[in-house]
Amino acid sequence: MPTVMVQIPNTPTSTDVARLAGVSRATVSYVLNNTSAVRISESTRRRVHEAARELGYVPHAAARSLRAGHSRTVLMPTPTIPVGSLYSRFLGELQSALGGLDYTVVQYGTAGPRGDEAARAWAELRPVAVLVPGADIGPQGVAVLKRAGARAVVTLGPRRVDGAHALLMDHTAVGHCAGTHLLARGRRRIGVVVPGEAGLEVFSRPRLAGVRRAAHGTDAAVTELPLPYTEEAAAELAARWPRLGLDAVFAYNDEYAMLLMRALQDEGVGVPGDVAVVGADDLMLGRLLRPRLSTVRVELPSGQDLAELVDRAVRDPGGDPEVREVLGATLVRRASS
Amino acid sequence: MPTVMVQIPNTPTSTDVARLAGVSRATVSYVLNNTSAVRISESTRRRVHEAARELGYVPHAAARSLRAGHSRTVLMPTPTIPVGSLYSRFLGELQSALGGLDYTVVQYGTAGPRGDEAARAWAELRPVAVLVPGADIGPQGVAVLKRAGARAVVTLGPRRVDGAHALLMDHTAVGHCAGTHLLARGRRRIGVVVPGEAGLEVFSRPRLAGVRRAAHGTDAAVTELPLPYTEEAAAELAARWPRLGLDAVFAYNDEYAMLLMRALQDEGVGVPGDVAVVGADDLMLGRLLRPRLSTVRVELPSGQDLAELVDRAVRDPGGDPEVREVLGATLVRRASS
DNA sequence: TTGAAAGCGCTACCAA
DNA sequence: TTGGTAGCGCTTTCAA
Repeated sequence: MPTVMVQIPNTPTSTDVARLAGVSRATVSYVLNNTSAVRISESTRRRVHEAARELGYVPHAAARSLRAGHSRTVLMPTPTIPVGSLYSRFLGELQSALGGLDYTVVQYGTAGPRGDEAARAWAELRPVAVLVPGADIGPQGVAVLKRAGARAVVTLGPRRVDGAHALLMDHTAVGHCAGTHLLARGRRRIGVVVPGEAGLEVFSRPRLAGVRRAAHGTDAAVTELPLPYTEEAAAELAARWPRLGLDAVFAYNDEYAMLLMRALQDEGVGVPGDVAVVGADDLMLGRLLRPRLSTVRVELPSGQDLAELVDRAVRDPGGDPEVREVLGATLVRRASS
Repeated sequence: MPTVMVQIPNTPTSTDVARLAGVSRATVSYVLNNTSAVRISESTRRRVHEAARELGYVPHAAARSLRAGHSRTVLMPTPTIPVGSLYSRFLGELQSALGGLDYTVVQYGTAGPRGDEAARAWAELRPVAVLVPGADIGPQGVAVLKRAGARAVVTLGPRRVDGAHALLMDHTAVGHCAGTHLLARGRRRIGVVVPGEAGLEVFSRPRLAGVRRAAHGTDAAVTELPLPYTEEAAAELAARWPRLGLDAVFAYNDEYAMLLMRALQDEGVGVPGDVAVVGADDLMLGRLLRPRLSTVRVELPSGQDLAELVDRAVRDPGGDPEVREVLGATLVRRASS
C-alpha cells in the first residue's frame, strides 16, 4: 500500500524561487527588487519572475527590514476614545497621503498598556515614525521610541511633549468661540453640557475651560452640566431647568445640544427666547431640528500637511521639533442663539 | 585639539545588554523571556534586568518572529468605506478581546492596491490571521495569505469566499425587515432612499434588494430614490414628492430618513399620515425629531465571539471554514410608521 | 552576468 | 547554571 505524502505547503522563500529558476538567491533578489546597480539578462529575469509567480512567492517584510536596518512603517496607535467623523476623514486622508510618499501606515490596537508603557510595545515594531493621538505619552516614551530607531514622533493632542513634534489641537478654542458668541448675544448665565460618559474628558474639559476663559473678567457665570447621552437624563435635566436660572447653554457637541434642546422644548422652555443653545462640530443633525442649531465648526489640518511634516521629520531627524497649532474654530450662527 | 566624539545613540541589542551584564546573549534571552526550561540565578537575573533597563533595551519584534517562524499578529485591513458607530464599537471590542487572547491587532491602511493585489501586501507581514471587512478579496487572495502562513482568514461581509471563514452580514435582512413592516401597515407604494454618495453601495444595494424581496409576490411597488446627503437635495426630492405617488419610504439609515422627513414636513407632507417613514441603525437622532422615527435596529456579534472564532481557527487551521450569519435586524416601531 | 557568503537581532539546542 | 552557535529570510559586497 503506497504511502500518501501530504504536501504541507511550506511558505516559499527566495531560496525556493532560486532553486526553481536555477539561479542563486542573490540573483532572485536583484531581479525582484529591480536593482539598478546590476544588470541581469532578460532571459534570467523572465525565469525568476516565472518561478516566483508559480510558487506564489511573497517576500518576508520582517526579514527584509531586519536586513535593511530600518522600515518605512509609520505607526499610529488607534485612539481609545471614539472620535468624530471629521477625525476619521482626516485619518483617511493622512493614510493615503503617507501611502503616496511610500510609507506603510499601520494602526496598532491600544488594548493593554497605556502611556510610556505602551511606547515600549510600539518600539518593538521599530517604526520609522509614530503618530500619537491624544497626549498618551511622556518624554520617557518618546525617548524609548527614538532609541528604537523612530526618526519622528508626532503627537496630535492638547499639549506638546518634549522631544516630539506636536500638532496642537487646543479644544479650549472651541469653547472660547462659543462663549464669546453667547456673551456678545447678551447672555450672562451660561451652562456648559459635559458628557456623562467616561472617556470624552480629553475633549470636554478643554471645551468647558474655553467657555470659562471667555467669561473671565466679565460678569457672566459658567455652570457645568453633566449629561449622559440618554433621553431620560435630558428630560431630567430639563425638568429642573427653571431652578438653574440659565439663559444660555453650550453643549459638548451637536448631538448633546440637540438632545437637550429637544428636552427643553418638550418642557416648554423657549429656544432661543428663554435660552440660547450652541453646539459644536457642525453635524447635519443640527439643521434638522427647529430652530436650527448654532454650532462651532471645527477644522483640522489636511492629511497631506501632516504627511509632509512626517516626511520632513524622517529625512531630518536632527531638526528642531515642529510645534503647530492646527485646530480652527469658527462659529456658525443659525437660529438657536 | 581633542576630537569631539558625538555618540550616535545606536539602538541597543541583546548583545549590548549581554556585554553590560557580563553574560552571554543566550542568558539575556532566557532572563527577559522568563524561559521556564532554564533556571537562572537570582543575581544574574537582576544584573540582566538592570542592564536592559539602563540601556533602554526593547526587543526587536521582527527579529523575534523571524526566528520563531510565526507571529501573533492579527491583521485587519481598515475598511475603505466609512462605517457606522456600531461597527466601530464592534472593532473596539474585538481588539481588546483578541488582546486578551495574546494576539496583537494591527490595522493596515488600504490606500493603494485592492482585492487580491492587496492580499500580497498583507501577506508580506506574515500575519497569523487576517480579518477582511467587506468582500474585497477573492479565493486567490485567500490562497496567497495561507501560503504566507496565515492560519486563518475571516471575511466580514456580504458573501463567503472559498477557503476563508465567513461572518456573513447580509444587509438584505435590514431591508426585508423594513419592507415587511411597511406592508403589514398596509402600505403599497414604497420608496427606498439610496445614498447619492459613492462608496456606500455595499450596504445600500442589499438593503434595497431586501425591500424588493419583501414586496415580491405582493401587489406592492418599490421605487429607488437616490439622495445625496444635503438639505438642498432633500428639499428637491420633497418638492416632487406628490408626483411620485408613494405612501411609504424606507431610508438607507436614520440620518437619510431624518433628512428626508424634515424636508417632507417642510413641504406639507404628513408623516405618517401621507407617508410612513422607516430608517435604520437606531440612532439617537431618530428619537429627537417628531414624529419619532421607526427604525431597523441592526445587531452585530460580540467582539468576544469573533475573537474566539479566530483563536479556534488559528489553533486548528485544518478545520472546515466556519460560515455564520451574524447580522440581526429587528424593527423598532415608533411614531413615523 | 552570476554566485558565495556575511550578517541584521533573536531564540533554542546542545555542551560544558 | 551558563555559553557557544546555528539559522530564521533577506540584501549586498566582493570575487569569479
